Amino acid sequence: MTRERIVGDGRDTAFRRPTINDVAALSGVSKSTVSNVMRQTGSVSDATRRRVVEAVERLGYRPNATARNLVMQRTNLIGVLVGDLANDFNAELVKRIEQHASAAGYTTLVCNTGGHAEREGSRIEALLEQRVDGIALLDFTGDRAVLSQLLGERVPVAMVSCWSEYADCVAVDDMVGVGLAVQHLVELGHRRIAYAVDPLMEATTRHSRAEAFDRVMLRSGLPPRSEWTVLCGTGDDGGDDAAMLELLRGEAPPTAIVAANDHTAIRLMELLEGAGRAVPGDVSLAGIDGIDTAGLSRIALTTVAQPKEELASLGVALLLGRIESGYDAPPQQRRLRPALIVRQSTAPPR
Amino acid sequence: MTRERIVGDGRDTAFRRPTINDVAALSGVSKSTVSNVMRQTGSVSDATRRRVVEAVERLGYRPNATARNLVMQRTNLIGVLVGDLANDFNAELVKRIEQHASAAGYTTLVCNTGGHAEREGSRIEALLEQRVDGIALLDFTGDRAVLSQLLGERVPVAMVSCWSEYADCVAVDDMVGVGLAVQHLVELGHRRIAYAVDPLMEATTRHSRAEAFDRVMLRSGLPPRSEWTVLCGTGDDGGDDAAMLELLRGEAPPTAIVAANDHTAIRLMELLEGAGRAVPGDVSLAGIDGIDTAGLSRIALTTVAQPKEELASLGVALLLGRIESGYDAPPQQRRLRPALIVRQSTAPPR
DNA sequence: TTGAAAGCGCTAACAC
DNA sequence: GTGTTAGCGCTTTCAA
Repeated sequence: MTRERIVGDGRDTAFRRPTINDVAALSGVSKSTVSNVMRQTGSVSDATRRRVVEAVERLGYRPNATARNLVMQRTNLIGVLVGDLANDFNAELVKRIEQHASAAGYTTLVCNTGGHAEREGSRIEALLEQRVDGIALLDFTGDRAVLSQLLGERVPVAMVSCWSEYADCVAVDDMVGVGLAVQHLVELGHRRIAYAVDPLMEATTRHSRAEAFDRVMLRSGLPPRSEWTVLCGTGDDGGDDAAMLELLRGEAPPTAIVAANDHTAIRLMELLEGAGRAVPGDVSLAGIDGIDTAGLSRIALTTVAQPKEELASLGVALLLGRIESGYDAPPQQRRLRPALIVRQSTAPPR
Repeated sequence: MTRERIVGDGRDTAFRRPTINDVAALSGVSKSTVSNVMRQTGSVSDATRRRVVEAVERLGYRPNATARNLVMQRTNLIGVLVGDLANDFNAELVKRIEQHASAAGYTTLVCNTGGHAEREGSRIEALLEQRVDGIALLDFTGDRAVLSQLLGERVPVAMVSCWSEYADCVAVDDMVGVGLAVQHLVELGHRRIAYAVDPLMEATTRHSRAEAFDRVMLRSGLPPRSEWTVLCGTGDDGGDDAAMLELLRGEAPPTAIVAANDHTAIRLMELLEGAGRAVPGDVSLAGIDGIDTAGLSRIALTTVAQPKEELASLGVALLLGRIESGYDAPPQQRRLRPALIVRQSTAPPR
C-alpha cells in the first residue's frame, strides 16, 4: 500500500490520496470500469476486475465520498439534534440511533444544542450545508420555528421521543405516561402532587406534559394548581432549585412530585435530601424515561420507562423511509406505550 | 423565499435547491462574484453585493458544502470514535468536544464502536470516505492496529483520555491516578486491594493501568496478585461478574477494590450490594473518571476525577492544530493531573 | 471590480 | 465489456 508523494510543491511531504484516475491508469482501464468494480455494478470481466482490485490495493485507494456526494446529490449522512447529551436518556438514544443508521449505511452527525436557540440554528445550518440526507430531532427541546423551517425546506425529519403533527414521529404517549405516574401516586394515597419541569425542555412540550399532568390530576378528582408546576434545574435559562424548596417549605406542601424526566428527578432527589427531606419518607418522587441510573438500587427511582430501543429503531426507520421514498407521503406517527416501573422512591404519604 | 420547482420529471414535486448559478443568474453577475460575496473575499462593489445578497435571500440559497468540500479538499468535518456513549464520562466528553469543534467551525461525526473490532473498522472506513479532516479517539478502547492505520494514512488523530506515543494525546497520568486511589486505600488501612477492569477497555490500556496498579501497590509494600485483577462487566466479549463475587467469597478476600472507571465501579457497587456485601462496610470501592453520577449523595463514590473540560478543549485544540498546521510536527503529548475526590464508598477495613 | 475557464473526483448515459 | 463524455456546484487563477 503506497501513496503518491508530490515533491517540490513547497511542502515536500504533501500526500495526494489516490483517485479513481490513478487506479484507472495503473490497471489500464477507464475510470467507469473502476467505478463499476468498486460499486459492483455493470458488468466487468473477471480478468479486468482482478486487475482493478489489485491496483486498488496497491494504491490504497478509497473512494472519495465528497465527490460521490456531489454527483449523487446524496451524502448518506444524517444529523441528530439533541438537547443534552449529558442526559443519559439522550445519550443512549443517540448511541442506538447511530447503531441503526450505521447498519443501514448512514453516518451520523451529532449536534448538542444545549437548548440554546442560536446554537440550534447554527448547528442546523451546518447540517444543511453539509447536505445531510435527513435529521433526527431527539427529545427535541428547541424552537418550533426550527422545525417549520426544516419542514419548509423539505428536509426529511424524524422526531424521536418528541412530537409534531407535521413530521414523522415516534414517542410514548405523554398522557398515558404522566397518567401512569400520577395514578400510582394517587393509589398510594397522595393528593398534593407537584410537577417538576426540566428547563431544558421546550415550551410546547412542557405545556403539553404539564397539561397532561393537569388533566390526569383532574381525572383523579384533584385540583390542578399552576403554582405547583415548578421549573427545576440549572440550565442557563434559569430553572430555579430554590423555587421547589420554597414550595416544600410552605404549609400543606406537596407530598409527591412527578418530574418531567429521570434526569431532573434524580437532581431533585439530591436537592431534597440535601435540604433534609427524605425520599420517599417526606416526599415521594417519580420520573419519566427509565434511564439506567434510575435502576441502581441506591437510587431506586420509580419511573415511567420509555422503550428506548423501539424509539431508536423506529425513529431511524421512519427517517430513512422518508429519505428513500420521498417527501410527499403523509407523516407517520407512532405512539409507543410507556411502562411504569415502581421502585422505592414512592411510598404512601405520612 | 422560494425554490424552483421542476415539473414533468416524473415526480412533480421534485425540488432542486438553488445553486450558485441560480443566484448569479438572478442577480446578473458571474458565479465568481457570488462566491466572493458569500465568502467575503475579493472585492465587490456595494451595489453588486446588495444585488447578490438580495438574490440569495429571494432564492433561499445555501452554499452546497459537498461541492465546496470537493474542490477545497477539506470538509470541516471531524470524526469522534467512542467505545460506549452510555458511559457518562464518554457522553460528557463527546458533548464538550462537539461544542468546541462547532465553535471552531467544524461539524462532528460520532461513531459508537461498542468495542467491536469490525464495527470500529467499518466506522473508520466510513469516516475516511467522507474525508473527515481529523479524528478524535475518545477513551479509546479499540485495536491498536486501527491507530497505526490511521497514522499511516496521515489522518490527523488526537487521542483524548487515552494514549499513544505516536499521536497527539491528552490524558491524565494513569500512574498518578491509580496511585492516588491506592494510596488513599492504603492510608485507610487496606492491604488486600483488588483491581476491577472494564471489559470494554482495550488490552494495552488495561495492561498499562493494571501495571500502574501493580507498581503502586509494590511501592506501598504490597504484593501484587495477578488473580486479583478481575474483568468485570457484561460486554459481549465476556467480562464476568461471577469472578469478582468468587474472589470475595474466598478466604482472605480483598477489603477494597479499585475500578478502572466509575461506570464499572458503580456496576460493581450494585453487584456487591446485591450479593449482600456492604460498601464500604465489607469492601471499599474507588473509581476513576469523576462522572456526575458518582457525586450523587446516594452513590457517593470515591473517585479519581479527570478534568473533563480540559481534556475536551485541549483535545480539540490538538486535533485542529494538527489539521491546520500539517502532519509533520512531532506529536504533542499533554498529561493532566487527576484529583482524588474522597466520598463515602471508602472507609477503613473492619 | 468583474468574468471566463479550468478543474476537484466521482457517476451515469450512451457509444462502441 | 469497456470507454467517452458530460456534468454535479463549487473555488480559484488569470484576464479583461
